[in-house]
Amino acid sequence: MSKDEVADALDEIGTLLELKGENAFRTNAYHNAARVVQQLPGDLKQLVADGKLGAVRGIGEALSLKITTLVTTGKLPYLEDLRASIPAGMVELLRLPGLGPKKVKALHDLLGIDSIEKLKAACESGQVAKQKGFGAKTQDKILEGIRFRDQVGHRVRIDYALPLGTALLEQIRGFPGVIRSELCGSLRRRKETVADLDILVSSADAQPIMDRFVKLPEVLQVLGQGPTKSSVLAALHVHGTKVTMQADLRVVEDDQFPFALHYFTGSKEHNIRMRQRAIDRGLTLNEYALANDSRSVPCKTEEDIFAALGLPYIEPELREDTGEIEAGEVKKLPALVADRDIRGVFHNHTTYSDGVASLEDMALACKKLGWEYFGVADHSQSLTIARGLPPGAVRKQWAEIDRLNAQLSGVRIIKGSEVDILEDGSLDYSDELLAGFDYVVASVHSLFNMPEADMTARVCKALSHPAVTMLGHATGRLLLKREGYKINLDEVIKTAATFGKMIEINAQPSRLDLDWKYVKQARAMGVPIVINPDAHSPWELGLYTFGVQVARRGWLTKDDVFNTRGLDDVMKELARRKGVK
DNA sequence: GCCGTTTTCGGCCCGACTGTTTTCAGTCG
Repeated sequence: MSKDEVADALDEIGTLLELKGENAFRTNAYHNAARVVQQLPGDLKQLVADGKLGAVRGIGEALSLKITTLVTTGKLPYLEDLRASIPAGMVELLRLPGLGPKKVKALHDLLGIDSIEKLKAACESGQVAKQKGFGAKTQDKILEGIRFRDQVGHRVRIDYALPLGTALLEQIRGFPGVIRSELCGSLRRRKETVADLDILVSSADAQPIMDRFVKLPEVLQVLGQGPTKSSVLAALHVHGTKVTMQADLRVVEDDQFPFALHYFTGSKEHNIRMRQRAIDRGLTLNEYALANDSRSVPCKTEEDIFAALGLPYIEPELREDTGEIEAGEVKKLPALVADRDIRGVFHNHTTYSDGVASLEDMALACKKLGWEYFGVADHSQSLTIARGLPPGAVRKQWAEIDRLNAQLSGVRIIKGSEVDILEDGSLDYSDELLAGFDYVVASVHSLFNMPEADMTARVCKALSHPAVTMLGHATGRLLLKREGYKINLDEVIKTAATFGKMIEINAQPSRLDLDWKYVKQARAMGVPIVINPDAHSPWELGLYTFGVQVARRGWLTKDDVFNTRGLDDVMKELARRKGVK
């Protein structure tokens, strides 16, 4: 069982125990352990085999036993018994806004409700409003929630969430009385998907700002409105898709702004650690202040808060409690790579395969972005659905590249290919043809359903090929749509390190693959990362910024990213690699 | 269920808002 699968199982135990009315600290221990397991570096099986699980913070004796059973047998009788004792529909009820474990349990105990259908019927007949602790408003809210359930509570990709958040923020910035304002939450931490929007404003007078906020044209529905906090459902059309999200606005006094900014940026886990740090220093940190009964530490910015707690500034992307506090203590935080560091890209397509723009137009678009090189990597021959290039077309493309490079100034086209990794791990072109490219991106585009061990062997074999420069989209995942194929990434990263290969961060917001957690692992093993937009049009070249965000979440510095190097350096390195096994 | 310079018990982050209450429990982030 993989880390993610074990984490899912532990999360499920936590949720099921909540529905049984278990102590919240006990259920939280399961949810916490799920997170810990998911972010554990290295191979979980190995850790279990070495008996080192119990040494991990957050995993004690009982959880260690359960995880060991999960990893070694692939199942857990304790979880199966729990599942059998709780109707599956109850878990689904938890997703309705306003319904938590206590209310769902009460509905089940009092009215026998164990599905959305039964709950809907009970609300419509007025039964729910008659129960103790429930009322007419709760009943209406539940019905509303059932009506909206397909739109609300789902995560949204960052490329959709960001335009909606920005549209709201820009309007709020125009309200009279707004002093400072920012998008917080996971959006500020640049997570690949976002559940809701957190907007923070400082002002001396909150009420008029609230009144204006709930009347913005994007607002579909007001979910709640208090003196300092309002929640709405807001919608915007982004690239032809209607994006609907919950947006929460908080208004604080301006001297509270840095504390609130830090607090609402999260993550929750990072905040808990920071609060603990404050407690250790005899202070309390909350969204309004860093203080105790006798004194208050004034902070004008987030930097001041970190400094007051003995830490350098920690970038929002790092605030996940995955070691940033420890690294900060010893001044070992990375200077994160930024958009401006990128000087070219390697994985892109043109009209030769499934792109929509010519070689020249793509190269000129790169030049416009201030880049020195455009690496073209059209699909290889087997991928007929994407008009993969037969060898003759490859040679024709090379001739055109040579011609263009002679004409163009300020940007250089580099000859590459996105070569399919075939079923047996061999590559989709002959070694002779492969030798003619400056670099090769190797990617899987077929047979996604192979068993994990076979897929891992397939990709690792491809990585051992001397012509391969980098691995493309490592798991093939499509965020919120399709899980990646089953593959042991620990093994893949290790193999990349062994053969001196690079791994791509595919910057398409639908992929963002390699996932940031593994980016961090690749960095630790010295595997260079390449940020590639996988652009099929000039416009898509701009998507590289989402890849930079993943790189930042993965702790990468400029030096860890290959395409921060200049053209001469890149060409020299590619030539060197071609001669190296 | 985890954890320990209060180490085998008793804490575990904490505030805003809502709805149902008449002083507070539940939910959410």
